[in-house]
Amino acid sequence: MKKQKVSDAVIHRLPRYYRHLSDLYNKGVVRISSNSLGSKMDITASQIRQDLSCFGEFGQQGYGYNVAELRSEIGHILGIDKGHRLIIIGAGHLGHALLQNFDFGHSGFQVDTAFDISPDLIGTEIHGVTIRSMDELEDYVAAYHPDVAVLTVPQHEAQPLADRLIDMGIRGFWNFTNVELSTNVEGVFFEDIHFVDTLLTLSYRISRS
Amino acid sequence: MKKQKVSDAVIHRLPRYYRHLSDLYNKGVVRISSNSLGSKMDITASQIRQDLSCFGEFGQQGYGYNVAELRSEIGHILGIDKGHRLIIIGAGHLGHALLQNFDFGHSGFQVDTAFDISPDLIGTEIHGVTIRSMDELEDYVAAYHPDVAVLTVPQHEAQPLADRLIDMGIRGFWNFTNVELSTNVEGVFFEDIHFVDTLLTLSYRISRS
DNA sequence: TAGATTGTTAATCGATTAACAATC
DNA sequence: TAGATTGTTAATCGATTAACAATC
Repeated sequence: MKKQKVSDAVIHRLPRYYRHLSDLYNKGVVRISSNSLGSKMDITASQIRQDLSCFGEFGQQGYGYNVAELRSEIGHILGIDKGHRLIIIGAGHLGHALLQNFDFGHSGFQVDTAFDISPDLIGTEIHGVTIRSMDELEDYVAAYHPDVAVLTVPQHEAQPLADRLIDMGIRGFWNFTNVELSTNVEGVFFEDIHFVDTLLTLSYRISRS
Repeated sequence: MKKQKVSDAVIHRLPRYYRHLSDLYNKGVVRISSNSLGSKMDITASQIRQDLSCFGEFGQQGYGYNVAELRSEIGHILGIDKGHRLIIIGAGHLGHALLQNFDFGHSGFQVDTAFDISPDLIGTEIHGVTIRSMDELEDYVAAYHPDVAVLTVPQHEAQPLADRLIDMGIRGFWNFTNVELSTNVEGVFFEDIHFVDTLLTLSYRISRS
C-alpha cells in the first residue's frame, strides 16, 4: 500500500466505484476482476488497480475482488459508516425535493432537521423531518452539532450563512446555490452543485456536433 | 489560435470563466488581466491564457481582456446564443423545483413544455410552462423537435426513456436520475447529475480531517 | 517611449497506461 | 500444476506552469 496524498481525480472516482459495485452486488455478482469492472465502467483495469492501491490491498491474485467486500471497503473509505448527520437550510422547492426524493440514508447520512423562514412551513413536517425557524439555528447547532449543512437558500444569502455556520462548527457544505463558497478556516469542505455549469457544458457539446 | 481537440478539463472550466466574467461584468469592471482573473478564480494566469488560446485571441497585449467582450465570446463558445430548446420530463418535486427556481434563459435555453403521468398535473401550468401527458410525447417531439430533454423521472425508467427520445431525435440529456445513461448513437450527449456522488465526496473529505 | 500583458513555445509535473514478477 | 489476476514499478501521455518574444 502506497501512502501518499490521494489525488482529486481518484477521490472523484470513488463514488462511481461504489455505485457500480452496489449495482453488481444487487445483481448477486460475487466476484469481479479489475478487467471486467473496467469494461463495465469504461476505464482501464490498470487505473482501477492503481486507484485502489491508494487505500490498501483488496484483491486476490488469480481471483479478482469479492464484490461485497470491495463495496464495503470503499463504503468505509467514503465514510458511509460514520453516521454523519446533516441539516437542511431552506425548505423551498429544492429543499422539499431533496427531503422527499433523496435517500440520504443510502449515503450514510441522517437528516436531523430543516430550517426555513416561512411561517407557513415552520412547525410542519416533510417526510418525517421537522421544519424549524431560522431563529432556532444557533441553539440547535450548539446543542446537536450536526456535521453537514445543505444550502438551498437564495444566492446572496449563501456566503454569509456559510460563515455563520462555520463559526458554529459545521465542517461540510452541500451547496446548491450558484455561488462558489470559500473560507479560510481549516478543515471545512464545500461541495458546490452548479446546475448552470453542467447545463452549459451540455450546451457546448450539442452546439458543435 | 491552435486548432486541436479541446480537452474535457478545458470544457469544464468554460462555464466557470463565464460565471466569473458575468460577476465582474455585473460589478461594472471593464477590463481584467489574466493575472487578476487568475487570483479571483484561484488558478494560474498561464492556464487562463492557455485555455482561451484553444478558441481564439481575445486579449490585447499591455491591456488584458475587455470583460464584456470576453464574457460574450465565451457565452458564444458555450452556445448560449443558439436558442436551444428543452423539455422537462417528470414534473415531480425536482422537476417542479427546476421549473420554479432555475433561470433557464440565463443559460440560453428556452423551456418548451413539461411532461408527466400524473392526471392531477396534466393540463396545469408551472411558472408559465404547460404540463402535458406522456402520451403526447412522441407527437410533440415530432412536431417541435426540442434539442434537450431534462430527465427527472424514477431511476429505472431513465435508460428506456432516453432510448426512445434518442430515436425521436433528441441530442442532449440533462439527467437527474442516479444512473449513467449511454447510447451508441453518434452525437448524443449526456450530462449526468449524480447527487449521491457529490455527497459521498463530501463525506470522504469530512471523514478524514 | 516604457511598462504591461498577451499568445505561444518549452519545461515540468502529475495522471494514466503498460508491463511483469509474485502468487492465489 | 497451469491459468488468471493481482499490486507495483516503469513508461507514456497529457495537462499545467514557466518563460519570453511580440506588441499594444
